[in-house]
Amino acid sequence: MSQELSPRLDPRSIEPARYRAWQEGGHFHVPASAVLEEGRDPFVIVIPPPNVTAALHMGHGLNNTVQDVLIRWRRMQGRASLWVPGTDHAGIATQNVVERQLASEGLHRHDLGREKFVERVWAFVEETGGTILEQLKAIGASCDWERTRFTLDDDLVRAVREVFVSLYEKGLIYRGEYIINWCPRCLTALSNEEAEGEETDGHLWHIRYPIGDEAAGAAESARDAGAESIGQLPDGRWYLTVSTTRPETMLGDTGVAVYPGDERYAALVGASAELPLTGRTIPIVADRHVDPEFGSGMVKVTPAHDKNDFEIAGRTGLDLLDVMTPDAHLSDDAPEAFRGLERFEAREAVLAALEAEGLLAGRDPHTHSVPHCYRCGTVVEPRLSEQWFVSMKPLAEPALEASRDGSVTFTPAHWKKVYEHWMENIQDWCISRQLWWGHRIPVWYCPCGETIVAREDPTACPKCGAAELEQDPDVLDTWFSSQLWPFSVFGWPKEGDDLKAFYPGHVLSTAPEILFFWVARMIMMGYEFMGETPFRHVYLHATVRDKYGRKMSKSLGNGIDPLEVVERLGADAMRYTIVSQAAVGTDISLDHEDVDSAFANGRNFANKIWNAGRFALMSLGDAPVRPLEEVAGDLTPEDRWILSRLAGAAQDATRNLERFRLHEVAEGLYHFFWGEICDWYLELVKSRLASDDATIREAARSTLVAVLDSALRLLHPVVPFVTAELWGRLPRPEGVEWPEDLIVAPWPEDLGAWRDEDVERRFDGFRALVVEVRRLRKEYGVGEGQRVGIHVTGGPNGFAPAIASEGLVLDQLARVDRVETEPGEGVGAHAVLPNGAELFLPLEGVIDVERERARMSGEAQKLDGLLAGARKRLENEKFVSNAPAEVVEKEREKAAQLDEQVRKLREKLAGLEG
RNA sequence: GGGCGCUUAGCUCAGCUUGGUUAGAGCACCUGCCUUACAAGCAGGGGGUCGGGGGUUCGAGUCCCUCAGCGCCCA
Repeated sequence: MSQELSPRLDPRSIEPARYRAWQEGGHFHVPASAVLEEGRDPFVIVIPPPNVTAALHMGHGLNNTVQDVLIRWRRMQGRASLWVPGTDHAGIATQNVVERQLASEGLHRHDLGREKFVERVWAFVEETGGTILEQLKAIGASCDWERTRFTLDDDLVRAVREVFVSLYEKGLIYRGEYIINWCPRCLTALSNEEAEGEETDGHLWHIRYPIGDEAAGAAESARDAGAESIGQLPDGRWYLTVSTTRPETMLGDTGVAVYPGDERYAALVGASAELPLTGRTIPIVADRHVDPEFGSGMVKVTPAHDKNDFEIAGRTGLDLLDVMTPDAHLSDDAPEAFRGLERFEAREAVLAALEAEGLLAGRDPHTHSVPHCYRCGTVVEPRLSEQWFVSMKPLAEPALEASRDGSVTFTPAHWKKVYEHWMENIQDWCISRQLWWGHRIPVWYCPCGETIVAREDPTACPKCGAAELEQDPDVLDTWFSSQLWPFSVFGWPKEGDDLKAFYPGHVLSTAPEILFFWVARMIMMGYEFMGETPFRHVYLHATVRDKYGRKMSKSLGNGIDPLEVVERLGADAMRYTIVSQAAVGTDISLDHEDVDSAFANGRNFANKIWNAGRFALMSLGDAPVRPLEEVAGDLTPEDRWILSRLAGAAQDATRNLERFRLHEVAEGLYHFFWGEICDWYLELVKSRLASDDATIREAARSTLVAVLDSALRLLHPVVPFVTAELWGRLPRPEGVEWPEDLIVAPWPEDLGAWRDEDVERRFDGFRALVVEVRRLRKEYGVGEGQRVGIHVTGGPNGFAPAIASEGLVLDQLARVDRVETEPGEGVGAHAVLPNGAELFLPLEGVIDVERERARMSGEAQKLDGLLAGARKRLENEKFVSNAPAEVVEKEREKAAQLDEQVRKLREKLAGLEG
């Protein structure tokens, strides 16, 4: 029990061993029987599966700490608290990593072929895939490691197939040719969410298209009617002007469109324009999509290279002409002069050619959002292509309703609006990817033309019997499998015990960036396949930034490696620091250039806990400790005070955990532990712990053990290691049931009986007195080696005698060796406490009367100001009649108290004058 | 273009949901202490017209409007 503890916490010497002990003790594992047979209330979190290739970064550190805090807290509450870990195969991201490896060997995936390439990715994943999960252990994550899942596990493959086929059968998955977002580097389609807009300074070019001679009259009258975008070229031909940010796409134009009600151009509809550089003639059509207010009110239409234009073509019958290759070069369908050019080279070439022909009307600077591939950053090219899609509208309905009716709630609350807005405007989801790494689309094509969509690989065509079926070459969007995670991890579609016990889950904690990618889709799938929401509450955590406010990122090199923090300062230090900063709805800033100081707060706190525990263990010794109940009659005011404060701290912590206000949990406990237990209670109890009087000593020992026991429990979810280490060494009161490890010790509830406002108020008076004495000593330079006597008079009934009886303690706290309850005589320092008690500190020969007068006068002035404010309020008839009675009453008490304080202070001041 | 958020101490931020305490914390700063749990500590202190303006109210950091600056999301 009393083995020597180091005066400085060394996290490395306790954390890894402690974690191992928890794991070996089976504390992380929750079998279905805990719920189904023992009837325990489940609490379930499924981890946002990190990419299998990922290394832990601070965002993971934060998110997984948040989840672990919740999981540990609920576990202590007795819930069957299950946290399911796992990783995501991360289609594009992983494929890219392996492709880069190949590139360094001078190879391309096509050199290996599909099968070999996929084998190579598997080998890579098997070799490195567990890394991030191992790293999670270092930060203390109490996941059920027996349930680790990977989105390409056999079970999960079955789930994906089931969902695909089922949605197909319901008519919610379809294949079609549409404009999709295409990454010309990854050579795959992307969903709208995967094409990330980035504000870019570019240009809006204005190009002139000659109008067909047959419409010269219409053009002239349009110009005369004020249409500035219509004009005449030097050779006499009329032209119209269109604008574009991507001039190279004009080679694929198949029309020009105007707004149907736009009178300026009505006469031109049905006429034709000559498409420069191509020798083609294109029609002028009317379509409601055109905004007559924007630019010239005429737009070029490039149906194969722009989503809106594609829709215009659908309504107006314009042709589709694809002039680009998959890797964004101009194709053979482009005019010969441009073939083979890369798209941005083509842009320059087109502009030069237009300029040469006198058809470039000019350009304006233009800032607009340019979509980039979320994996490789390449500018996304809208491309006409045949892909698989999910119809989202029907799926979105129940998921939208779930938010509206509160079945799913969000923290911070404003995300509810964001979520609903997206859901209300949801668009179909392109789910096919032209990749090799992922869930292969379960669709086969027969030479006879039959399409087979099946849960099991078919061996023959059900229509013609042919055996040479060809599977769709594409794989599914990674998020297609991630969206099933809340139930696929429990074995769905098999209806086993796990699914019964643990679905639906409770909390989903993740980064706001993937609200649409992942969270929204999980909710939709939950309703579609399980008939209910996958979790009740969505917690969207902060963004971790560096000290300049920039998001931490690999490319900026401003990240902090959580493992480095753990190594140097400990997991507790990291956890406390980030949780205490994780105020709802705000970001976290950490100095990546000085990790020690960034996490100093957490490190210092962990060390403080350690030392408080060390002191307690040394002082308590090995003798048996009696249960608190047995010494209840012997408790002193400070015992009752700290127990009352403990009850308050426990209540606050629980309430704040329930509301996901983790930073308030952390800070509240910090102040309770450091500011109240350490700064006051431990100081007060020191002498009693060494007392020869058994009654005094045992009351102190029992209280100290009880307070530390509960305080360590309360702190455990946030700083699990140091708390568990100390708790395991605390002497256990006889006859009280203590679990083997803090990780499963019951959460302190029902401490309300210890609440005692009167005790707290009286203690506050004592505390104020001590602080005042220290202040006066300091003010007059009375060194700590010098003891003083004080006079205390007035104040609440019994205050002065109570202070006098605390002689020993006052000596320790403020070097006071005499307390008189009679007014003092002579020269000294005066003060009036907020509770009205008067304090006199005789300082003959030390004090400067002038200075004391100035000090007291300043004090009185400050209080006067406050008193005036209170009086003004009370004299205000409207305040007295309108404000709630208790507010008025409080104000009266405040005024009376201030009045007394000021009055006494002025009396003293008058005494000094004499 | 549409939507959302932020602006409080030198710095980083709480507090605003539900209006009422002398507006808090950490860091930084100043002063004194190596007091046998902790110098990663202890004690004391200075520092804020709560972005500007207007409104509602007996009462506004908190609610409403508006302006300015900053940021994010969607198109």
